[in-house]
Amino acid sequence: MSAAPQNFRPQSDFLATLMERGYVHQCSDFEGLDAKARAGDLIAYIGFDCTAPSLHVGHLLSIMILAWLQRTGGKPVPLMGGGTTRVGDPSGKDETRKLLPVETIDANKAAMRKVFAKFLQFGDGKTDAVMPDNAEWLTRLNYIDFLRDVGRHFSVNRMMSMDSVKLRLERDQELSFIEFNYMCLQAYDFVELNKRYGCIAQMGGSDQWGNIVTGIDLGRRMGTPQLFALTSPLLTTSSGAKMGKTAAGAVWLEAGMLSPYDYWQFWRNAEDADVGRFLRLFTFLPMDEIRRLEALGGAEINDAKKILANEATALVHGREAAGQAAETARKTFEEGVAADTLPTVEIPAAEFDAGLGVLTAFVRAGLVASTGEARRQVKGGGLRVNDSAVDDERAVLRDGDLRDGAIKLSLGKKKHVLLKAK
RNA sequence: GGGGGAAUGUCCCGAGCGGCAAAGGGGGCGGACUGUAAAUCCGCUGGCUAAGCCUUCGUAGGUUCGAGUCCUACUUCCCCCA
Repeated sequence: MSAAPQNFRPQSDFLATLMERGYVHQCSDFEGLDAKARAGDLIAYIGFDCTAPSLHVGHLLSIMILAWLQRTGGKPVPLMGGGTTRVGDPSGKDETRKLLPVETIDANKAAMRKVFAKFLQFGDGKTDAVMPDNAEWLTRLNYIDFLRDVGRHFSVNRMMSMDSVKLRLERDQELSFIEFNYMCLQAYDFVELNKRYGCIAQMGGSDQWGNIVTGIDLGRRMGTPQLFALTSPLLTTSSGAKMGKTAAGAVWLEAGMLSPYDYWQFWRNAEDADVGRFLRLFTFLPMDEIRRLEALGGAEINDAKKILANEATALVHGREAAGQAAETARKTFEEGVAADTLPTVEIPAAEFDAGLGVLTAFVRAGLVASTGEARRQVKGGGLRVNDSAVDDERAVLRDGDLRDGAIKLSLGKKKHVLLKAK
């Protein structure tokens, strides 16, 4: 009832694609779900928290699954956790998470919707995506009614046997009541979505398995049709790091929070061992093409990385932005020329006239956090102005340093910013 | 309700006789080597108008020339007994 049986051959485009590309970790009923998908009436959802102001790469896997669902004739339902976010998922355990103001949650929702719109077609058609918010029903729940109508269907015995719960108890770790309830709310979402949209499957990361199955169980007891669970593997890079975390923070999917150029760079810098996997998971390229690319060895794999970066960036920021990012990268890394499309920071002309200290300049460019850090980077030989290393921290930038109206500041080999006078 | 612990550099873990900008990791950043990769080695990892000054060890007071370290109260978390 979890991993795919040996002799299982998916008949539906949906499952076949997902399995071939490595999106599938567990499923409650491969045959059953396959049949639904083949019949063309698969409506499935994935829940998203509204805690962050936008979506980041960590969400991408789920988004891609929804996109494939739509492309193979199903109806995707991204569920906003506007209600559950108000409770706060306690899994982190150390601190009770700050409650977000309702306006913030709404703003987050709006921003997230914009990102979804790039991957999914929304509307009223059969396979058009819809984006409900569980605040619509959760916030109206009355505790007593909920206990009578829904709560009585939860088997505590059963919940106790779930991995997430069992592990905590065995290790003598605290499991709060709210956490126990979080599971119930999520289960209830599933049933509610079935009633409202005829949703029959819930997908999510492998850590969601228990919660999803609890929903299926609740559905059976409350008389829904058979529901299904489908989970995807937890993503890490080959070296074990969590996907999508960089020094600068999360890898956001919105241009205002992370420039398309930096987004392109994120993919370009993928580890060799990840390229094939990422191409399967984060692009729509046909499998033949991917197999050809991942077979490249040695330095040739860089070509595959560029294609990965192009495709992944195009999905989020559009072809044009992707092409521009690629061109900027080509000039910067392969020709060593300052492309005028590099990220740019403007400085009032008056400051140039007065003479701008190098350390300050790097801080203003956002390459370092403080002059102290800039000083240290100078000692380590990490800073360059117009491609020549800074060796004197007292140096001053003047008009004469401008090349075509800009000064190129670099931190290390990969981070460059153009400073322009305004 | 009673008793006992714990909170440290705003990324995390974690040492810290009353002289502390505070050991050691992890992570991150930079350098070398490469292919804008990995692995490996080296350096850095409070702020500033920088041989000086300022701000940091849960919060607020106190003792002291001097407090992360001692005292008091408070907050939060954990453990044991009921």
